[in-house]
Amino acid sequence: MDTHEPRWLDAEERQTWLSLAAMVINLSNALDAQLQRDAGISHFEYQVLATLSEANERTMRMSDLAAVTNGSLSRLSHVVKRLEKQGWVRRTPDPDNGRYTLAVLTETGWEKVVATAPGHVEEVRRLVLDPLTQAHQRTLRTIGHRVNQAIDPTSTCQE
Amino acid sequence: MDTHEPRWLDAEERQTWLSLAAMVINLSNALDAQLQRDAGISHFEYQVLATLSEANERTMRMSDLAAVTNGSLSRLSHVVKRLEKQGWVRRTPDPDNGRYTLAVLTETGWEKVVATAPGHVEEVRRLVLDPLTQAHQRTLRTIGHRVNQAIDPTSTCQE
DNA sequence: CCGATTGACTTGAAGCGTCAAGCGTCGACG
DNA sequence: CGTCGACGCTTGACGCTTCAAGTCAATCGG
Repeated sequence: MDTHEPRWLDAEERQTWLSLAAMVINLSNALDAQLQRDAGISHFEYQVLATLSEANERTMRMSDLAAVTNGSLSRLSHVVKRLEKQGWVRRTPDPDNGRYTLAVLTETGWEKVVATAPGHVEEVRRLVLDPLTQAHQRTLRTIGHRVNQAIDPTSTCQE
Repeated sequence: MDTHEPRWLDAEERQTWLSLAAMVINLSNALDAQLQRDAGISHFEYQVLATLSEANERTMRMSDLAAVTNGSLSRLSHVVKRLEKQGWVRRTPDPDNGRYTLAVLTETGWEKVVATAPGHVEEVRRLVLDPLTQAHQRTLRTIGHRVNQAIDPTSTCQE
């Protein structure tokens, strides 16, 4: 598409990029592995359950849930179907507006989150927070903010 | 498993984690999308082709290639089969040791990399390097190094 | 030498995510 | 009111990754 001569990466930029790329891959794998091993669920399934557990009435619209968990609506629909089969989530049409579907965390689902969260938090702490100084963490927030803005300027500044 | 009371995340730690988690997801998606759109290949396929293009004789053992690209041998095997079908890679047993398989980038594969790399580098630059200061980049290398070490202490320090 | 073992890789089936198409509901407009 | 479009969600087919089992080559032990 772009016929301009590309600005190639110098050694340091290259190193920055390799370091980040490896971290992205390794982190995904490590967190998925921990959750799969200790709770038998994927990282995305955990995000869905955890997000619901913190929501008002432990209830959210499917579309809002998809937005918060960074997933497509279709993916969420499949995942919630599985979670429903496990008895962790229940689906019901929104009484206020029949187009919406509400996902509700069941009592069993709540217990699953309570049982799973500590181990997951501990792993996040061990892999990400503990190895970094306060200053690193502050910079990392800035970096995350800037990169996320570059990827999607319309996204909330929380991300 | 661990019955100790977990150390929950405070607001800043939480923010650090959310920021990183979102960046991880968004970056994967954005880079996959760019490569799919402009070159019709996945990020992993690109990594394989790019890694081969820089290797001695444009040739590597499957197992080394899998290690460098952070993928399982099985995954690599499937992917290389697809790349072979496209004519970008050729497989041949290692003449020195029949247990190894060598993956060789063909001339057509080289041309594919040459055509694809500039756009990809430009996207990495746009999403990651340009939004960050030199100091951010330096800190990001450190962060990547420390996190990768925490995940896998045996990995090379390059990652 | 020859059988057993290990290591490198491949294969096929099963599971998950994506894409495109479809369904049902709501709101607007005539 | 009736219909039409838009929206929220679901579904099924397809492609990719993974997992477990299998193949083949090299090496080790007797």
